[in-house]
Amino acid sequence: MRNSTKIQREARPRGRPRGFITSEVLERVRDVFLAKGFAAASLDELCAAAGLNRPSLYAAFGDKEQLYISTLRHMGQKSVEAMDAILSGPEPIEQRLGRLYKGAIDIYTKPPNRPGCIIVGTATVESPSHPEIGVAANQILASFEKAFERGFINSDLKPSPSPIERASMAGAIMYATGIRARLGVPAAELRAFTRSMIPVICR
Amino acid sequence: MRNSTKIQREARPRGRPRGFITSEVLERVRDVFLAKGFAAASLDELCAAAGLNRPSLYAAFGDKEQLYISTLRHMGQKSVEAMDAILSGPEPIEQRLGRLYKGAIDIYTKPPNRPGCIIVGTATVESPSHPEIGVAANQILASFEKAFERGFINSDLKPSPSPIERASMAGAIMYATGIRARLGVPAAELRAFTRSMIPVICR
DNA sequence: GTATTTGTGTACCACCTCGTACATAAATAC
DNA sequence: GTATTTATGTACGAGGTGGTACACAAATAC
Repeated sequence: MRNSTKIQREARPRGRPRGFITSEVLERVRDVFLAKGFAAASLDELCAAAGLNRPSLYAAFGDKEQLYISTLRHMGQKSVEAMDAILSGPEPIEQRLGRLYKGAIDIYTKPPNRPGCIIVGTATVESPSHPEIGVAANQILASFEKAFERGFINSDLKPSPSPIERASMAGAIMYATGIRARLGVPAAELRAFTRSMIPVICR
Repeated sequence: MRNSTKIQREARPRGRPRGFITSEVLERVRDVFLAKGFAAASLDELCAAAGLNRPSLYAAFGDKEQLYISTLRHMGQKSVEAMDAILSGPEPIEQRLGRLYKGAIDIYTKPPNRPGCIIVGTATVESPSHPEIGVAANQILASFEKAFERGFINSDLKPSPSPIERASMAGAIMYATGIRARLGVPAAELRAFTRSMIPVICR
C-alpha cells in the first residue's frame, strides 16, 4: 500500500524509476489526438496532457508518430476486449449487436467533442503520408472485424451471408457511425441508424 | 476561340481580369488536400499546385479553411452529379449500384496515393476543431445519401427496408470502402466487399 | 488621353513546429 | 560510501507556418 509500483518490484530496473505509467500516458494523449488529429496535435499539448516533459516522452515512445501509433494500438486492444466481452454473451446476436452499437455511440458522441472513432476519425487521413500509421490502423480494423466474426460464429444465423461477410458489414456500419458522429450527427439519429441496420445484417 | 474566357464577356467586370479559372484551381488544390489532409497541407504546396501566389489565393478564396471548404463543396457537387448519372439509369438497381461502387473504387485506389474519399478521408478529422468543415462535410454526405435514395426509389425493390434505410446503408458501404482504400486495402478486395454487400442492401 | 478598379508578385513577419543537448535528480550495484 | 544507470527539467535552435503590406500590372469607364 505504501508503494504504488509494488507490482514491478520483483524485477526492478537499475536506474531512476519512471514517474508515470505507460497506459495512463497513452490514455491521456489519446484525448489530444482524438480532438485534433495527428498532424494538428502539437507536442506542447501532448506533453501537457501527459504530464511529461518532451525528453521523457521521446525517451519512452520515440517521436510523435510512434507515440500516436502506440496510442492507436492501445485503444485498439482495449476496444477489441470490450467488443469480445459483449459479443461472447449468451443473448441472440441481434441483441448483442444492439448493445455493442449503443456502447460505441455513447463513446463516439461524448461531449464536448463528439470525437467519433480514433481510427476512422484521425488515423485514416495520415495513411498516405505516414504509411506506418495506415498499416497499424488497417490491422486494428481487421481485428475489429475478427471480433465481429467471432460474434456471428457464436450465433444461429443461416450460413449465408457468411460470418466474414456479416462481419465486414457490421464493421462498415460501425465505421460509418463513427464518421457521422464526428461530423455532428446526434446520438439519437445514430442509434436509429444502427437499430435499422441490425435486422439487415442478421437476416 | 481566341479568348478562353469568352463566356464571361457579357458582364465583364471592371479591373484586371483573373488569370485562372476557379474550378481548375479547386481541382488542383484538391490533389494536395487529398494527399496531406487539411492540417498538413501547407500554403506553399497549395500555391504551387494551384499555380497562384498567396495573395491571389487569399483574395479569391479567403483563408485556408475557406479554400478547403470550397474544394469539398466543388468535389461534392461533381460527385453527386456522377452518382445521379449512374443511379438514374434503366438497369436493375443491383447493376447500377455495382457500376457506382466500381467507379468509386477506381477513384479511391488511384495510384500513387490510394487517396480514398476526400470527405471521410480528410474532412472528418477536422470537424471538432473546425466546425464549419464538419457542417459542410455532413451536408455533402447527406447529399450522397439523397442520391442513393433517388436510385432506390427508381427501382422495384420491396418497400421495406425503406429507400432511406437502404440509402444510408449504401452510404455506409461507400464510406467504409473509402476508408479501407486509404488504409491500403487492395482494389480487388474492395470490389469483392461491395459486390457481396449489394444483394444484402437490395434484398 | 486620365482616373479607377481589380489582380498579381515580392518580400516579409511574428509565431509556432518538432526534436535535442546538457546538466541534474534518483534509483541500484557493489 | 563510490560508480553506474536511467529519468527528468531547462533551455534552445533550425526550419516551417499562415497571413499580409506594398508596389506594380492590366483591364475598364469616361
